[in-house]
Amino acid sequence: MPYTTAHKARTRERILEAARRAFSRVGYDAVRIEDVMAEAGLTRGGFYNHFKSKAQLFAAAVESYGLATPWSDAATPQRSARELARWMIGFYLSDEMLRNVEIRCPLYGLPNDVARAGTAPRAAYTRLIERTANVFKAALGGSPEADERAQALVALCVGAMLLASTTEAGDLQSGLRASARSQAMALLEAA
Amino acid sequence: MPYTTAHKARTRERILEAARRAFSRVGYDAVRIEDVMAEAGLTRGGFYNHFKSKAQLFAAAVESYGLATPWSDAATPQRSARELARWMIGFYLSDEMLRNVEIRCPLYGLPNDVARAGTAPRAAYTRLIERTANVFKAALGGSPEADERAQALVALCVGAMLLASTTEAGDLQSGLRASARSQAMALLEAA
DNA sequence: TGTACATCAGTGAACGCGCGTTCACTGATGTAC
DNA sequence: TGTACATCAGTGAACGCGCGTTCACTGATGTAC
Repeated sequence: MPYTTAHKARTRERILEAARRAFSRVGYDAVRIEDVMAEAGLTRGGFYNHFKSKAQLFAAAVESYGLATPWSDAATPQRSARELARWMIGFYLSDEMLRNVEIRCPLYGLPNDVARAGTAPRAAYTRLIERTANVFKAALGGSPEADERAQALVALCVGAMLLASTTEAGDLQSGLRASARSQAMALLEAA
Repeated sequence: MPYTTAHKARTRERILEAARRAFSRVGYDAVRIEDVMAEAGLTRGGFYNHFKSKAQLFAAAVESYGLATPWSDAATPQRSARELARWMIGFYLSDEMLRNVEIRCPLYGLPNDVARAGTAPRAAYTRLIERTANVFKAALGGSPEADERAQALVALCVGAMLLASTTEAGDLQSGLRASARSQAMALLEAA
């Protein structure tokens, strides 16, 4: 069998990477298979050697988001759970995160597309929410009130970035994030 | 001039209503002009007597959302600002709001589409954020800290509904909203 | 009041573009000998 | 080690569908007389 299976797997991964960036940038409908393939250094037709359809590509992309979220790396250096949570709030609401549309968190970058997609992407999205909430849970301890607070922290961060990303750059855009940051910190420390 | 201008205005309004519902239900791309017109009791071709393009219809729809938000009505009965804010949090995060996809708040129902649309829809979206934040500001008083808290409240409510609407019905979906509700109430009362 | 007329909202067939998908083909590469 | 072969990843032209938009036409309605 010419072309090792490893070769094929690598190509698939390259397509998937390009797809993640593309979906993040412009959303499901506006992504063209041709563009994704070009970004992966390939041409249109070969796509179907790797994925059954555009919908399936989207599902695979959503599932693979967050396997490499920035904060999964950030967890490696030895930090207390509390410090990690603090760092994450700051990073999540940062200018950089807002501006870099290609690596932005899909929780606020793709929710509408995911909501309208099949069950696979939605399940992946749900897992991502849970994973994010767990970072806060770890920092807040295991009480039911802490879990509640952790979920609210996720909603607060995601909501602020969502609103900011839909707004034109300006006072409201940075104000929303600043407000969310300080209220989130307060919520984290009040425990 | 046959057909009064009032007649034409009424037809336009009917199309706009149908469009609001349709966009809310399935998002920008999935809406078909033909369906909107059918829902307004008309046929395809006439659309262009009223709107220049689908993009312009979307802009008009976003701008008209929230002129008739449920809570603009709710404000009429004499209530204290605090009571109104409390009521709004409860209503916003309710099952009913989550389930009724046709009248759901565009802040979490359409952000991605709006973000990718022109400046007119984005400006309209921004105004809607501000209007919502003002309800909370009125309840919290005029200090800078209160304004910050008001913005965080909007982000929290919108974020919770966004995540809930993307998740399959279940524990997480209701948990997120319950968490947001109780943390939002706490944020409101702590003042 | 009744009638002819002009306007333009509304109709529905047709157009045309874009893009997902298919398909016949190519050629790079691993394997068998 | 070298060579023929078989496989299948990758190519790019072509297909076909869906939908936004256009257009020639219809007919309901207000106005002038």
